[in-house]
This record gives sequence, C-alpha cells and structure tokens, in this order.
Amino acid sequence: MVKKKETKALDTTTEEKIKAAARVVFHKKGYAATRTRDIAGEAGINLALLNYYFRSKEKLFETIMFETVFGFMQNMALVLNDEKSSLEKKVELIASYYIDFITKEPNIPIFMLSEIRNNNAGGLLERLPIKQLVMNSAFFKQHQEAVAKGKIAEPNPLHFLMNLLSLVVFPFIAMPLLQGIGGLNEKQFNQLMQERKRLIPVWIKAMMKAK
Amino acid sequence: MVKKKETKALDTTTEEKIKAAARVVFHKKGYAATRTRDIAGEAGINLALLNYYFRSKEKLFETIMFETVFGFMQNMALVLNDEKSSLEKKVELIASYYIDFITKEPNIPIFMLSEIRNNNAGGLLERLPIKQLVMNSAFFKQHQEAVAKGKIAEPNPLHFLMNLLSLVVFPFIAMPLLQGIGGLNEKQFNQLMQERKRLIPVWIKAMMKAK
DNA sequence: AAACATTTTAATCATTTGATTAAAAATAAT
DNA sequence: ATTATTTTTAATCAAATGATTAAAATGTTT
Repeated sequence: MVKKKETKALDTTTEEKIKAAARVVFHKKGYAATRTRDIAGEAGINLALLNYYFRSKEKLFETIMFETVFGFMQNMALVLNDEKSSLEKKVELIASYYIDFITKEPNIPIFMLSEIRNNNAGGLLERLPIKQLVMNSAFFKQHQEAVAKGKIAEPNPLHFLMNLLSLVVFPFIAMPLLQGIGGLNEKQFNQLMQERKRLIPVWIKAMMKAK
Repeated sequence: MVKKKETKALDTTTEEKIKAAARVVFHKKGYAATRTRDIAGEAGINLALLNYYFRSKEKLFETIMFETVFGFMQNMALVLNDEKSSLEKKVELIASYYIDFITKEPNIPIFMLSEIRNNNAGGLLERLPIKQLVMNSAFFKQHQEAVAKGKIAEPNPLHFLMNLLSLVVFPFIAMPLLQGIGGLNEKQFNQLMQERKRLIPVWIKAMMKAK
C-alpha cells in the first residue's frame, strides 16, 4: 500500500504529460500552426487522448494560455504591490527576475502578445483585473509621490511602465533580428541580456529626471 | 487608343488586388491562420487566381514578407547611413518616423517578428545584409566617436539600438495589454505614442550619459 | 474471480484546406 | 473576322486536421 503510493507519486499522469507537451508546442508555434498531432507526438501519447482529457484543442489552449499569462504576471504583481521596496528597487527586481525568466523561456513574450492580438486568448485580458492591479498598487502611489517631489519629470505612470517593459522584454522578441545585426550566437545574446540587469535600472533612473 | 490607355491605368490589376488583400490578411492573422480563401474574399476575386498568379500560398507570403520587411527597414537604413545628421538627430528621426509608420500599420511589428521567429521568413534574414548595413553605417561611427569622447557611457552599440527600438516599437506590440492597464481606447493610446516622439529622444539622451 | 469503471488505442469520420482541372470568357494578335 | 493567348470561373481533388468511435487494456470495487 505504502509502496504503491510512492510509485504513483513518481509517475507523471497522462493529463500532465499532455499539458507539458502542449506548453512547449503552443509556445513555439502558436495556436494556429500547432496541430493536435504535434502535441500528442511531443507527449508520446495517443492522439485521441487530447480530446479525452481536454475535450478540444481550443480548451487545451485556453488552459495553457491562462497558466502562461498568470505565471508571467504573478511576480510582476508581487513586485508592484510590495509596499516595502522603493521604486528603484522595484525596477531592479523586475529587470533581474524577467531577464532570467525570459532567458529560460524565450518564446513566452511573443507567444502571449501575438495570441492576445489574434484574439486567441478567449477574452483573457478582460477577465484579469490588470487595470486595478496596477492602478491600485504600491508602485502607482510611489510613482505619484515621486512626481510630486519632482523626482520624476513625466507624470504619466504608463510611460514609466512602457519604458521598463520595453527595455526588458523587447530585445527577446527581436532576438533573431538583433543576433543578425550583431552577429551573435545564443550565448553571446544571453550575455548581453545579463548585462542589462545592471544597466536597465541605471537607465531608468536617468530617464526619471529627464525633461 | 489614348482613351483605352487611360482606362487601363485607372484599373487595378488582379495581381495587385491579390497582393493588397494578402498584405492586409497576412499582417492581421499571420501565415498559419490565413487561408487562401480569406485572401480571395478580401480581394473580391476567384480563389483559383491565387495559384494562377502566385503559384502557392507560400510564394505569395514570401513576396509580402519581403516587401514588408524591406519597407520597414528602408527608412531605418537611410537614417542610420546619413553622414549629415547627428546621433541625436538620428534618434529624433527614427522615433518620429516609426511612431507614425506603426500607428498607421500597427500589425507590422508583431507580424514581422513572429514570422521571423516561426521560420516562415524563408531565410529572409540571412539574405538581407543587415549586419553590414548597421556595422558599416554612419551611426556606428558616430556611436564610436561619442564613446571615445565620453559622451556615451556604454560602449556597445547594440545596447543603444536595442534601447531605441525597444522604446519605439514595443508599446505597439503590447498595445492590447497597455490599453487594458491604462483603460485606454485607440485614440488615447495613439496620443500617448505621439507624446513619445518628443520624450524618447530626451530619454535616450539621458541614458547615453548614465553609468 | 467477476463486475464495473476508467484509460488507452487505432481506425475512421466529417470538414477544411491548398491546389488542380477543364471549360468559358476575355483579350490580343493576325 | 478568325485564331491564338491569357485570364477567369466553378467544380473537383488529395491531403490534412480536429474530432469521434468502438473495442481492447488496465484499474477499481464488490
């Protein structure tokens, strides 16, 4: 009985195998270019099991999309809502965390953004309270205080957020192009991104005062 | 005879109708999610004409992809290679031109970048001499001089380019998300981007000195 | 061990898709 | 006006795709 439980705990269930495979393939190819056969092949299971466990390709995709977006946003929400860290510290935490996160999962940004744009996200954005999440955050308050004290020249917090996300995320999205321009292999590109962990907070700080 | 020539000049040819429709649909949906029937419908022509004029969906896509990438890069190359404009002026020109360009064609950045990433670009990147284009440019020389004079703290021109492209392009790619965060409609978002024409050169200038 | 429930399998299905075909229509050349 | 060529049309095709089906295999309960 005890022995049987241990053995079971070590085995991955079919459902989990499918999800793991779907994550890989959807992230790489997107919804439209992914065939259910691709996922079954990646999971090493029989094709019909996708419908048995998830009912449809679409439902499976919604599950993966939700988990991907939630997993990406989770740490962002934590940092933005942390009353104890300063604005500068928040920038450092976000730059550091997301450069590592995306280095490990380089397909996630463009996957999320193109599926959102293609309306394959099933109204996911409307269902996440992201407006409240940002506008009611410690970050928002801290930004307003910094503006009031003259520490930040541009009063709109959206510009601040756009700039931070732009500097962290876009290079990964444009990676093939940037590699082409700079003649970089993957290792060299990732090194460059590691440098940006230090540089981005420096740049953001300089931008705060600039008018 | 003269009358007949005039009439013909005013009519769009079938080939051009197909290309225009393909541009719209491919930009919006990408290669995988676009059906040849979608393009035929958008062009108001018979489905078989796509194969008659372009032989295959893939060949049509390659044509549109090449024109899109070339059209996007063209002004970039002009500005980067202009010996007469300063580095600061180049930043202004690029921010201004591309914010307007993408405002008119908001699907182009994510279209190009995701098709490049999905290897649907048919080796287009390898065929464009983008490395030489940037590394042999007036921009590159000017960047080196500015570094030598201590005007720019970070010596790698790739960081400079990454930052500029990031600040200009990424907000458009993330538009649905940013609209969600800020509760913006399209007009409000575009207004924000127009502000960035002035702000981005200010920010880039501040970042140049920051160490 | 038998009965019942769940999971897996391989074949098959219904629909969709890019592409082809043959004939009609339009245009160009003689 | 006739012939040749090009363009267009609607039907059809061959292959691919998400999904279904029925039976076999495996697991659980009595």
